[in-house]
Amino acid sequence: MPDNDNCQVFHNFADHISNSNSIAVMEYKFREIEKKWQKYWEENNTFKTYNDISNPKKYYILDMFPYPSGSGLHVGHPEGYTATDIVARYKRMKGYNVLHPMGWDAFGLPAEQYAMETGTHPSITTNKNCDTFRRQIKEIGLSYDWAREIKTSDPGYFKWTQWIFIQLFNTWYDEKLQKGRHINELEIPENIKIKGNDSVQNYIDSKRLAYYDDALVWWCPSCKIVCANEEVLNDGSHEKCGHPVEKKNLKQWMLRIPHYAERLLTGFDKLDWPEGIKDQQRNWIGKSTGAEVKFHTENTGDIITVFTTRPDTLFGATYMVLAPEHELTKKLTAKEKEKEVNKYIREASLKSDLDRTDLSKEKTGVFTGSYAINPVNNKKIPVWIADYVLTGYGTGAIMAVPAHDERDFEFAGKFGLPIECIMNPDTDDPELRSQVLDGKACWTEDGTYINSSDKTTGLDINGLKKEEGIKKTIGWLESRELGEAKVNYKLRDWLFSRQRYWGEPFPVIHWEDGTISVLDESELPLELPVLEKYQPSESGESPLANATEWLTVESENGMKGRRETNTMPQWAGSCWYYLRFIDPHNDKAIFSKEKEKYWMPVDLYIGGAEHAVLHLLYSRFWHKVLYDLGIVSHDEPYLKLFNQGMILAFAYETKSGAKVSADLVEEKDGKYFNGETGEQLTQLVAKMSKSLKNVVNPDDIIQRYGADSFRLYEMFMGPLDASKPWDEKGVKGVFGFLTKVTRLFGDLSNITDEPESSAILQALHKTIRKVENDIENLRFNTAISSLMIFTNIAIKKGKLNKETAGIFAKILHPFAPHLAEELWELYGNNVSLAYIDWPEVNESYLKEEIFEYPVSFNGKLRFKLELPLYMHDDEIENAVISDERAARWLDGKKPRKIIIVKGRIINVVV
RNA sequence: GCCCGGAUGGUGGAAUUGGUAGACACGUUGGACUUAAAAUCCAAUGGCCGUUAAGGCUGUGCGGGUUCAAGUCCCGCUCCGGGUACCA
Repeated sequence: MPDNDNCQVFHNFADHISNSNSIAVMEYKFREIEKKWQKYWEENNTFKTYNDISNPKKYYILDMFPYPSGSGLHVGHPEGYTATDIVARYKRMKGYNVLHPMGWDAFGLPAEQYAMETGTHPSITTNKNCDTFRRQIKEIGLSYDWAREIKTSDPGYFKWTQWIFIQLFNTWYDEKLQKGRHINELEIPENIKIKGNDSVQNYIDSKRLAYYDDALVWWCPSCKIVCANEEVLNDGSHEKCGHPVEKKNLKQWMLRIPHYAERLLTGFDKLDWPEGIKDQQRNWIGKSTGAEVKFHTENTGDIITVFTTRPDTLFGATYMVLAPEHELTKKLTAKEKEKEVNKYIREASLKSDLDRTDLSKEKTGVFTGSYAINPVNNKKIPVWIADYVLTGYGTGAIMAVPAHDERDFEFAGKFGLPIECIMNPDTDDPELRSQVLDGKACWTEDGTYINSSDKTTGLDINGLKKEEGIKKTIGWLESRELGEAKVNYKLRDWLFSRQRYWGEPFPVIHWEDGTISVLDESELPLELPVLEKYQPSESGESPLANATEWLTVESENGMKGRRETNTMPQWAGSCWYYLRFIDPHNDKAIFSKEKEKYWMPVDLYIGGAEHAVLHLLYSRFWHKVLYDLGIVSHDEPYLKLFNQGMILAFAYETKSGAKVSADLVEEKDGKYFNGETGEQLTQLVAKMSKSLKNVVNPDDIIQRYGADSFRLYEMFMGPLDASKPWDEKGVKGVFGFLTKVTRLFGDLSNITDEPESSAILQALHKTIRKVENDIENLRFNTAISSLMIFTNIAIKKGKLNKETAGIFAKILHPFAPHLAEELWELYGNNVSLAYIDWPEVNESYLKEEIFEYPVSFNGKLRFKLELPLYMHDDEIENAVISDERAARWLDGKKPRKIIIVKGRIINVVV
C-alpha cells in the first residue's frame, strides 16, 4: 500500500486542483471516476464475450498469462496488458467480436518452496497470489472477460492437460506423411511380430511421442530436480536457482519434439512474428543438411557412421574422432592403448559440460590405435577419441578434415596429424592462398577442388566448386551405399518430468510386471494428494513418493501398480491455455469444436521475449500434434506475435556497491545523494529486481495519479518493443495531459452547438487517422502524442462543438477508458463507450490547398515559401527564382536544376 | 566466435520509410498569478558564432561512399544490449 509521504502530498494536491477551479468545471477526480467505471463495467458485464459465431469479424487477442508470484505485479507486467487492452477496446469499437481473456500459470516452484518452509498447501498460497494479481489488474481498468479466467492448477483445467498428455502418449509420427497419427494406426513390421509380444510392445513404445526411458539428464542438486536442456544456462547453471547442474542417468518422461522440427521451421512462413524470434527458434532447432557416411574399420569389421555437412571434403579427411561416450570406443581400442583410452574416457565423464566447453578451449584427445578406411580413396586413417565431439549430436562421430574445418585444424595441429588441402581457396590474398595450399591455414569457404579424385573408387570432383562437389559426392556415396544425404537437427527430445509436488500429476501407472499404462479419460483428473510434508525425498524422487495411499493402485485382476511420482514441468499448462479460454467451463470436452474453429488462431499474442524459444516452441509443437489428430483446426496457434520490451528502472549504489532504495535518493545538480546519509551515489539503469531495490509497484502509481495516467505512461514511454527505464517524472506529464483534457472537455460551458471550425475539424480528423493507424501498428507512444497535440490545439481554441468533444472521447477511450467514459456520459450518453462505433475519418476535411514549401539550395534549407498545391512545376520554379530571398543563394547564376517534390520540398541546384 | 537488436538534445523519445532532424513529453531558465510556496498559465530551450537583430556555421556513435537531397541506402569500424556456443 502507498503509505509514504509523497502520497499524502499528492492527495492534497489533487484536492487542491478541485478547489481552485470551483466554477462549472468537471474536476479530474481520478479515484472517484475510476472506481465508478470499474464498478459499472463489472456490474454490466461490459466485457463479457459471447460466442456469437454469426459475427464473421472475430479478434482473439491474448497476453502471455503470468505466474502469480508472491510479490504481486510490478510495472513490467502491465506494459503488454495495456497494449493488448488498447487494441481490444479499439477492435470492439471497430465491430469485432473480441476475445480477450486472462488467467494464471499457477503451478510453479515458489509456492512449493513456501510450502516446504511453512507447511502451507501451495494451492492456498497460489490462490492468495492470484487474488492479488486479479485485484491489481482490475484496478488498471483492463477489459478482460473475467468469466473466462483459468488457472492451470485447477483440476478442471489440468484434467485436460493430462488428457493431452495421453494423446501424446498415444501418438506416433508417420515420417512418410509427415504427420502424427494415433498409435492404433501404427503398422508393426513382420520381423518384429515374429519376435513376440514383448517385441511388439517395445516397438510401439519406441514410436510414441511421449515415452519413459533412461536418459542422461541435467540434475540440479540444489533444487533436487531435473532440468530440460533449455533450462540450463550456458555457464552450466540452473536458470531458476543459479546452482551448477550435473549429468545423471535417470528414467524420465520425454517428448519426441524433433519429429516436428521440419514443420516447426516451415510453419514460420505464414506467421507474422518478429524476425529475431523466428531466428532464435531456427537456431534452436538447428537444421543442417549434409550426409551420413560409413567408414569401415580396418580390422574389427565395424562401421563408423559420421554426419557431415561437407561430404565434398572426404578427400581431405585424414583422421576420425569418436565422442568418448560412443558405443564403439571400447571395441576399437587397441590392447596397448587401453589404459590411456580408459583414463581419458573416465576423465571426460567426470568433467562437467562447463569444463568440456568453456574452460577447455585447448583440445584434448587420445588415439585408439585403430584405423578406418576412407571410402573415397581407401586410405587408412587413424581413429581418435576426443571430447570436442559430442555424443548428443549427429552420430557422435566425425570425419576430420583439418584443412577445411577450424576445430579439426586446431586438433590436428596439436597432435601432429596430417593436414591435406583439397581446395584452392577463393581468395585475393596470395599469402593466405599459399598457406592454405601448404596446410598451414584452414579454409572453410568456397574454392576449387584439387587432389580430389581417385581412379580405383571412381570419384573425381577436381575443378568443381563447393555446391556441385557436395551434390556429386553424395550421389557417388548413395550409388555405392556408402552413405546418404541427411538432415540433422540440434533440437533434442524434450525432458518432460520434474521431481516436484506442485505440478500436474502424470496420468500414468507403472505396473509390477514392468508395463506402463495411462489412465482412462473417465479417471481424469488425477488430483494431487494432500501431504504433510513437501520436501523432496532423499532419493531425489518427488514428494509424491511419500503419499503412500495415493501412490499404490491395484488392477481388477490383482496386479499391483504404482503411480508416476514425477509431475509435469510448468510449460505443460502454458502450452495450450489459449485453447481453454475458448470454452473454459466445458467439462465434457477440452473445448467445443465449433467454438475452436470460430476463435482460433490467436490473432495477436503479446508477451516478453524471454519466452522466444521455450514456451513458444513447445506450444507450437503441441498445437501441431493436436492439429494432426484433428483436435484443432489450424496448425499454428499464434498468427501475430509481438514482444514488449523490458521496463528497466534506475538503481542507485554507493561507492562500495551497496544498493540504496530509490525513494531515499535525492537529486542535486544532476548528482545523486542518499537523503539520509548524504553519501554520493551512482545511478544505474537496470532490470527491476529486489536485490537492486528498484522495483516499482503499480499500486503506488495508481493511488497517486490514477489508472488512466498509469496506462498512458506505460505506453507513452517509448515504442512497445524497446526496453526503457521507468521514470516517475514521466507520469506527471501524462497526468498533466489528462488534467488539461478534463478542464477543457469536462467543462460543458466549453462545449457548444455552434458549427465546428474547419481548422479544428482538420486537426481532429488528422488525429483520428493517426491514432487509428498507430493502434493498428502498435505504436501507442505516437498515438498518445497526437492526442496531446490535438488537445493543445483545442485548448487554444477554447470552445468546441459537441460532436468534436464526443469524437475526442471516443479516440481517447482505448488509452484512458475511465476518463473517456466519464466525458461520454457528461455529453448525455447513457451507454458505455465500449461498443460505440469508432469515428470515421472524413477525408474532405483533410484536403489542404496551400503548402509551405521548404526551399533548399544545394540541399541546405534557406527559406520557406507558401504555394498552392495545384500549382504547376514551371510556375513553382518561377515563384522560387523570383523570390527576393533566392537572389542571395543564386548569386547571379542560373540554377542548374530545380527539384520539386509536390507537397514536400523544393531543392535548387546551383 | 556466430546470429539478432540498438546508438538521435540535459532526459524518455519523434521523423509519413530517401525529402523541413529534434514532434510530444520531462527537465531547466525567465515571466505572470500568490503574502509565500505548491499548482496553473505564458515564453525560451541541440551546440557554436553574432552586443541586439538579421543571419551564418555545425549537428543523428566513428570513417568513407551513392544521391539534387542521407538519421534513413551501400562499404568499413567502435561501443552497448539480447540470444547462442567445439552442432561436424
